[in-house]
Amino acid sequence: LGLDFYARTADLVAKDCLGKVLVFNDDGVLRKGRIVETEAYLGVQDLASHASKGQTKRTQIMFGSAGFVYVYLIYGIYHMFNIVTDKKDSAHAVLIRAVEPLENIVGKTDGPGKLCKAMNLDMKQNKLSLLDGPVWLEQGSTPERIQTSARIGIDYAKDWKDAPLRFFDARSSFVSPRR
DNA sequence: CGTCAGATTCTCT
DNA sequence: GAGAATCTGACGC
Repeated sequence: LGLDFYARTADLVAKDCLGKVLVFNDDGVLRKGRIVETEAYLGVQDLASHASKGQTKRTQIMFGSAGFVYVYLIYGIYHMFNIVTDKKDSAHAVLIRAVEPLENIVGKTDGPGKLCKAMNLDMKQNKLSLLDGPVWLEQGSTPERIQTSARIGIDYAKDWKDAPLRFFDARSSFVSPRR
């Protein structure tokens, strides 16, 4: 997909990511998964976003151009794969939370930490461009039924914790178990 | 340099 | 439903 797809606010991109195919050329091995669950993070105003604490070494990639990858490690164990969207400095991002395995997937993919492990995604992909790197999105199939909910695991986000910024295909059996 | 908490997951009970 | 695993960035001293 081209720059136009990513250069919009994260809520729009997150919704449109459903059904798209995430591809990772892992040293010659093409790993593919169809995206069935995402979350949008709306920049510095969004108390659930890392960007709300301002620009730091870790979050600086989010303040850059759309179409770049933001990966971070959480709890010392799990990697979270995000896509930077919207215009420069808006710090919008989309978290990929679950995919349906298509090719060369090892293990389960029904959670943000699990899908990174199954697709072998980690900090090496941080700050890469989806427009010319080894990771990109392809056109996929239309999601059957798009449903919205509050985001997972961000109870600390005060006024933002109930915002309906999680999107998933309600017909997919690969969405994360949490509701 | 020490502390602390985290956009999670697994393993029990 | 609770607790542990395990490490990095952010922040305070």
